[in-house]
Parts: sequence; structure tokens; C-alpha cells
Amino acid sequence: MQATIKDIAKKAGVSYATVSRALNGRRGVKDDTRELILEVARNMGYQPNAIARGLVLKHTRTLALVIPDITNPFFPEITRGVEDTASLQGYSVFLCNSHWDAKKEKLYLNTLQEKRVDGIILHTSNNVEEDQYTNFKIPMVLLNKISSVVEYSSVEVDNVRGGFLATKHLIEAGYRKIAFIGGTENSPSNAERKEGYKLALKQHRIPLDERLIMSGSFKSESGYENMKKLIDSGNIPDAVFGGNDVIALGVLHCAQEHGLRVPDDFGIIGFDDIPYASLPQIQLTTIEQPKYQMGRYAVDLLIKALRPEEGGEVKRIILEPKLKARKTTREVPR
Amino acid sequence: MQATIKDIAKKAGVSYATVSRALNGRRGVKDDTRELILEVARNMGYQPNAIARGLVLKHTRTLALVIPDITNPFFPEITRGVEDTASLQGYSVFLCNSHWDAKKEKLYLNTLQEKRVDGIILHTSNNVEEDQYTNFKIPMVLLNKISSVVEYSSVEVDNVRGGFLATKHLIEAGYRKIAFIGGTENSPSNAERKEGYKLALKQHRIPLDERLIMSGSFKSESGYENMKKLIDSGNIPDAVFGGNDVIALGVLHCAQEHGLRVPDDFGIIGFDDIPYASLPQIQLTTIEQPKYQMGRYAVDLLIKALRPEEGGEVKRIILEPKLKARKTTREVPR
DNA sequence: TTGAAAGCGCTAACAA
DNA sequence: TTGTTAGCGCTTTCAA
Repeated sequence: MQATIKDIAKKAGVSYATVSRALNGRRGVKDDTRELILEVARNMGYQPNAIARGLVLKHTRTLALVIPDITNPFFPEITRGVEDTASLQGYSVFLCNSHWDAKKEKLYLNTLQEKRVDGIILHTSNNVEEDQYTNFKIPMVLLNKISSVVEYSSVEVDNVRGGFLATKHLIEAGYRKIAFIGGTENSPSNAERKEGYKLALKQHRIPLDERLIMSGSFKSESGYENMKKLIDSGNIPDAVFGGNDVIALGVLHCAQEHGLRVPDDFGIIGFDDIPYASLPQIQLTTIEQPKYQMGRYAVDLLIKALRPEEGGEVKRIILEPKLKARKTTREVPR
Repeated sequence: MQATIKDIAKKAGVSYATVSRALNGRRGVKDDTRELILEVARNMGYQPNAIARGLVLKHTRTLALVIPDITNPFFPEITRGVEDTASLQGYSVFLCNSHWDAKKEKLYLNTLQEKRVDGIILHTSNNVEEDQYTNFKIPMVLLNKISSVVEYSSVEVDNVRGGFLATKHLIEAGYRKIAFIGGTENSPSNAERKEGYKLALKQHRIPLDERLIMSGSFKSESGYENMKKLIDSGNIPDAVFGGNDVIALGVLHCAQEHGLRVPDDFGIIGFDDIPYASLPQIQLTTIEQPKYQMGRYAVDLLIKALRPEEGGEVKRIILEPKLKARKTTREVPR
């Protein structure tokens, strides 16, 4: 059994209130007694019971990160950003994988409330019901936009701008027949990227061809399939903007299989800048999201919201996406 | 403020012990009162306080996973295995990144004890001091071998066998001058893989050339550098067994840069089978570790150890590594 | 500077 | 079947 404050009190011959004061560095304890108590505590290998403390203090110094799937290469860096920052500020973090499943997500949110975490960082699975996050009692910050009425603080990347940047790069590199192969239809991020795509085409007076706009899921196979459809249709684009890197890699694979020469005859750009993308054998041109920073900012926002003076207020941090021109697109002439 | 058991008791006009009984599905509560209580609880949006419960029950239904770095592609799948399994059994899991730093690891282990997690799954950073895990009060299972005297349960892959399999494959594919480019010198896993390498050479009567055995770190750059050294030395191998996939990828990059034709003139095999490895553009031959399963088994082992009847006993689960022959080695004639 | 005591929200032993 | 009560390990108020 672990030593408690009472055990120390007995051994040191003081009341346990004094032990608590000494251990917590509160003032109003004579230096001699403090030293004695600390000494005794050390000898007994005392470790404060955070559960008992949490019960009276009403906070647990615990945060939670709820994401769809840590196995998806987009999330580990965010997770590191979250964990590093939380740890620096004295918080531990629960990791929960929702498996892109709204039911599972809801279940997690519930247990996390029961465990009385101080705050939650959530990257929603899509397909979420409107009332999913209503009457929620714990501070929360979002890592992606949800279309719901509820308003939470969030840190996001400017997806419209990202989509615009991607498409503009393709155009400047001389590609003209540009397709958008996106992820899930009902994902707000996906919709915004598509919007940026349309914006860029318009600005450069390239007519929009609806047959070149596809959607599916945020997976490699979806990119492959959609690219194949495009090829089979005979209406073959000379470049593709993929809804994310994983999709883009699927497209790339399909393009190469069909003998399209990348980047000379066919350009491809992704979104996210997952670690794969920069591998020397891949060198995928993409739009970078500052993933680690997103995790970092989310924690900062959350911890600020924990302080009662600052609570309540909804803040949004919008981060800038950045073009990473690599080898799957032609060089832009200058 | 959240509703408590007392609030429910008051509203339902019963004692709060009865409420506790009803809520926990204990028998000895009249059906009518139970229904009433459940109804009231639902209306008040009651959520049990896991902290208070933990204080009296002396367990928290939480586990912790301590790994070096979730950003390292080897860990996300293990993590999923851990989290999925834990969640299925009603446990939440803390994620801690030690950054390959023994000090930080120790710090984490300490806070985790204070938070009274029920058990810990640990993949140690190397360079760990002998007494790091001694006088430790919480059940723990290890994901890699530590050279220390302390004995913990563990789930490991048979690294000697893995190293043997890798080298044997290279030999059977017709390569003769085979180098081992490993990770950190003091990593037990690394040492075991090297041992398997030597074993295979010996069995096939290929003389050991110590100049072909290199070590460094488990990073891509380390593989690149060591391969470069080999090339510069003039003593160029016709195949390399990399200490892990990331190293192997570095070696591959270097080899390609120097005009070595893979796999015809130069073969390369890794270890781990990280997600990158199977990318169509990479197709790295490697030794697979059952990562997800390792996480799963670790949790099973840990939860078993939590039950007092089964506690104490040290168990080891040794998993079989498997060859994944892909495109960076020649086909084995049959 | 120190101690006594209440109370955080819950479970469980005991009594009724 | 239900209620009373003690106690989990701690912090904090109040009094000494």
C-alpha cells in the first residue's frame, strides 16, 4: 500500500493538515517542520494521490484528445504537438480514436466527462449529428470545422486559401485541365478546399468542368478509383488537385500505372504534407498544414479557457497553409 | 455544477445509498424504486463522478502507454492496438511520448503513479539506468527488452529470428556480400537482430566481414550516412540488412543516388514493415512485426495482471516476425 | 505556526 | 428492501 499523508503525519509527529501544507509549499510552516516533513515523505517514498486531490480541487490536470485514427499519418504530429504542450503545462492527455464513427465518438466524450477531464480537443469524425455536442459541460476546442449551430473555439487551417494556392500553382506550372479529386462529400474542410479550387480557376478564367470534380473518401483507394474513372471516361485531366495527400498518392499510383509521365504530362498536388510526401522516392507537391502547431495552439487555447476569467469566450485561430513545391508538378517558370 | 447522487436521492425521496445501488445495477432494490431513480437520474443528466468512485474503489480504469515518439511510424499501429483493446475492456489510456529521453520517461512514470493508473505499457527509450524501474508499484508490461535485472512481463517479437530470416532471404536471393546497418549500439533489439544476421551467414558458410557491420541511430540519416561510408570505403556490399525500415529507406536513397540498381545489383531489406514500406512507389522488402497485435496482447497481459489471483506472475509473449518479400530484393529462385 | 474538523462524491458494511 | 454511517486521501476553514 502506498503511504498517505497520515502516515507521514504520524511519523513526523505533526497533524496531517501541516503535512499537506508543507508538501504543497504553502507558507505558514516553520522551516524546521517543513524540512522534517519533506525528509520523512522522501524516506517513505510518498507519492501524492492525484485522485483524492482531484476530488476536492475539482480538477484533474488531465486533457483528452479525440481524433478519428492515430494510424492516419495526418494525426501523429498533431498528437505530439498536443502532448508536448500539455505535458509542459503539467497536464496528461488521454488519447481516443473514434474510428470515424460518430457513435463511438459520443461514447468517448461521455466517459471523458465521467472521468472529469479538464478539457477536450476534438477532431470530429464527419457524419456527426447536429445535437452531438450540445449540453456539453466541459471546455472543448475543435480541430476542424463542424457545420453545427454550437459554437466552440477552434484552430483550423484556411482551407479555402489552401485550395486556392494548390490550384493556382498547378495553373502557373502550365497545367490547364485540372481535376479536383476530393474526400467525403459532407466534410466541411473538403468543401472549402473545393471552393478554393473553383476560385483559382475563375480568377484565371479557366472554365469549370463539373465532370472533373469528384468525391469519395479520404483514402488512397478512393483517389485511385476516381482517377481510373477519369481515365476510362476519356476526359483525362492534365493535372489533379487531391483532397489530401493520401488521395493524391492513390491518384499518382494510378497515373503512373497508366503510363502518364509525372510531372511532364501530368501534375499532381496533395494537401496536408504528411511525412510520406517528402520521402525522396515520393516527393509529392502539396499544401502544408502546420500540424504540430495546430496541436500546440489547441492546448494553449484550451488551457486559457480553463481559467475562469477567460472562460466562455469563443476564439478561433486560423492558420496559413503553405505550398510545398516538389517533384510531382512542373517547375513554375519565372 | 454536475448533479450528484445526493441530488438524485433528494428528488427521488430515497437515501443516497439506494441511489448508488440502483445506478450500479446492484440487486436488492425494488423494481419500482430502481426505475424511479433511473428516470430521475436521466432527467438530471447525471454522470457518475469517476474520480470519487476511484477514490473508494482504488482503481481508475485507466491505463497508460509510454512510448518514445508517436511520430515515429512504428508506433501508431501499436497505439491503436492498445487503445482499441483497452477501450473494449472499459479502460481509457494516457499517451506519453518520452522523446527517447530516460529522464522524461522517469518523470512520466512518476506522474502516472500519482494519477493512480491501473497499469502501464512501456516501450523504453534506450540508455536507461539500471534502477529506473525498480521499486515501482504499478503493474507494467514491456514492449521491448530491457537489459536490467528487474523482471516484468513483456510482449516482444523474436528479433534473432527476424534477423535470421532477413539475412537468409538475402542469401537465397543470391546476394553474397551482405552488410548489417543497425541502429543504436546499446539497443537490445538491435543486438538481437545482428545476432540473427550472423547466425544466417554462418549457417550458409559466408565469412563474416566485420567492416560490413555498422551502427548509428534508428533514423533515416543514419542509414544514409553509413551506406555512404561503405561506398566511399570501396568495400561495397551487394546487399544491406537495415536495422529497421527507416534506416533501410536511408540506405536505399543513398544507393539509388550512387547509381546502384535495385534490386538487380543491390538488395535491401528492412525491419518493422512500417506503412511507408508497402507504398507502391517504395515496395521495400522487410520483416514484419505484428504491431497492432503487440498492442493488443500487451493490454490483455496487463489487464490479466490486474486481477489479484493472477498478479505477480511474469509472463512473456514472443511473437513471430514474418518476411515480406517486395521489390527491393531479387526474387528467390525456386 | 499548528491542529481539529468538515467535506469533495462515492461505495459498502451494518442495522433496521 | 432501505437507511445510516464510516471512510477513501486530500485541501481548507476556523480556532487555538
